[in-house]
Amino acid sequence: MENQDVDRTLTLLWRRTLGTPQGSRGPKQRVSVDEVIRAGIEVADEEGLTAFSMRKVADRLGLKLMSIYTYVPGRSELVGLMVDEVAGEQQLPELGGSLRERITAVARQQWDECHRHPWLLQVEESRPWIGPNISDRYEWQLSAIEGAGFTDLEMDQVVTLVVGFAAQSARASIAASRAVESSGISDAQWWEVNAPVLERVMPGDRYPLSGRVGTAAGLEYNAVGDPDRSFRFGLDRIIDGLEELLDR
Amino acid sequence: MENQDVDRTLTLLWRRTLGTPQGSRGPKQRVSVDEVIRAGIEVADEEGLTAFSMRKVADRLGLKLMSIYTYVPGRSELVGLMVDEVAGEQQLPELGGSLRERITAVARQQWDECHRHPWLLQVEESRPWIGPNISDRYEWQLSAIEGAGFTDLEMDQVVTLVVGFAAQSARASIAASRAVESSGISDAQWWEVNAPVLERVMPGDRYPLSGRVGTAAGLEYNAVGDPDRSFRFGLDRIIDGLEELLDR
DNA sequence: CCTAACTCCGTACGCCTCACGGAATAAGAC
DNA sequence: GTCTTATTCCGTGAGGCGTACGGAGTTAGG
Repeated sequence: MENQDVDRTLTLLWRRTLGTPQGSRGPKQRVSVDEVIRAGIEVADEEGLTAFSMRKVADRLGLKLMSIYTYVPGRSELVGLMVDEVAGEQQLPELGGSLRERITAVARQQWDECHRHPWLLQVEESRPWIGPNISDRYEWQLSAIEGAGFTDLEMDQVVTLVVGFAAQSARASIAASRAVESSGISDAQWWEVNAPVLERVMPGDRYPLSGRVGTAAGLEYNAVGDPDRSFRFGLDRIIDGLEELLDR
Repeated sequence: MENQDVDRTLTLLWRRTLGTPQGSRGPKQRVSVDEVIRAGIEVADEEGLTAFSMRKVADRLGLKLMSIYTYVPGRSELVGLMVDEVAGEQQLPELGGSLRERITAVARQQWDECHRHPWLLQVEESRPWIGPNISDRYEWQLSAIEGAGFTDLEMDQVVTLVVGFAAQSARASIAASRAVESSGISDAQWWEVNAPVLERVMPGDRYPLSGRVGTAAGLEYNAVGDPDRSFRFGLDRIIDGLEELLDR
């Protein structure tokens, strides 16, 4: 039962190399798997993964709900296909220059992709689907640090570290923009609502460091934080740390 | 309307210092806000945040669904209260020793909390609720690096970096354990299903680095990865990088 | 030409949040 | 002591969701 779905999804993921095995008997399909995946990506781009639904995908394609299930086994499998699809939509940059530049390129690629499709960060699958574009990208990520002097084991850990950091930073960045644009409340307005209660409730001497650091951050950039700057700061520290590991 | 909910939730968050302002007129409440929050945490601990529902919280308390809404404004506000509650359930460790040890303590605290309540990583609020326990912890996190030589601006960035990294690592760790225990499929079984398709589809020479690194990892720990080890590896690199920043 | 496979889809079940309004309850007002 | 009014608890229903099941129409192979 479930095993069958796994096989089916894998052959869908690798449909470019395997070919599309459509039974020739009945009526022709009105759309294609690619169109279903594309429509899914559009819905998710516009409304996020929680508002993403099979019904909306069907509507966008001019089909009725249950027809979608003749293309993909179910919702979570469709999301898996969407993830691999967007991993392949931008060509992987040429890698060159110093180790620092190459690692930065890997992190930046992940950061950009998350910003292009914020719903990627909402996907939680216990086990990732291994598709062609994901595989290509992992190979590319490894090639960025190949020959730098890491052991094979370290290479995987380095990629995990860099890519995970980029994703985490993107998460903060996206949350920050969504806070402003989706709720329609600016940082200033938000503080106006919270401040009265918080001032009454936080004793003046209980949070000295938070107060000091908070006002410093507030002065520098008129917001609670600057995600892009935090990203560059953290990435530079991580690369410094990696270079030191190689020096030993 | 919405502004009212914000005020109400803030007074609920700070109920220990503000007191519980319960109108004295009608019938007494059968349970308390604390019990509602506790019940919510239990449900989320057992089933995760996607399966978490107001109905289950009500059932657990012997109330009917709609009664919960007399205690908290809605689902997302209840989750906000739960987040602050679990942030306060373990005492913050004393900070001492070297900078490395203090930063490690901060990261480890976050890592532990995420493992105790994996649903924390599923919470996505554009704007965080500022409750007492969250505030205390931020102050504690800052105190771990106070006096080390960072600027005020850097202090916030360092905490963001370390805490974010711990959360990201915990995410990987939890996903790994959930992969095994929830689906009931071991890593080996999973490969048995995937391998036949993947071998047929991945040309032998296309993924040389992935193959080399993958088998190295597979030999070292009989799994696709070792989250705890990746956590320690990454944290050490980050701290190395931070120390180098201070040396300059 | 018949049959078997295939696509599309209507219906239904069991979930979910939350708005609304009604009944029961208990404290304050008089 | 009675009345009013705030408050709690809850039933109902609207509007979402994923997907199991089965039926109708369509097409190619035998």
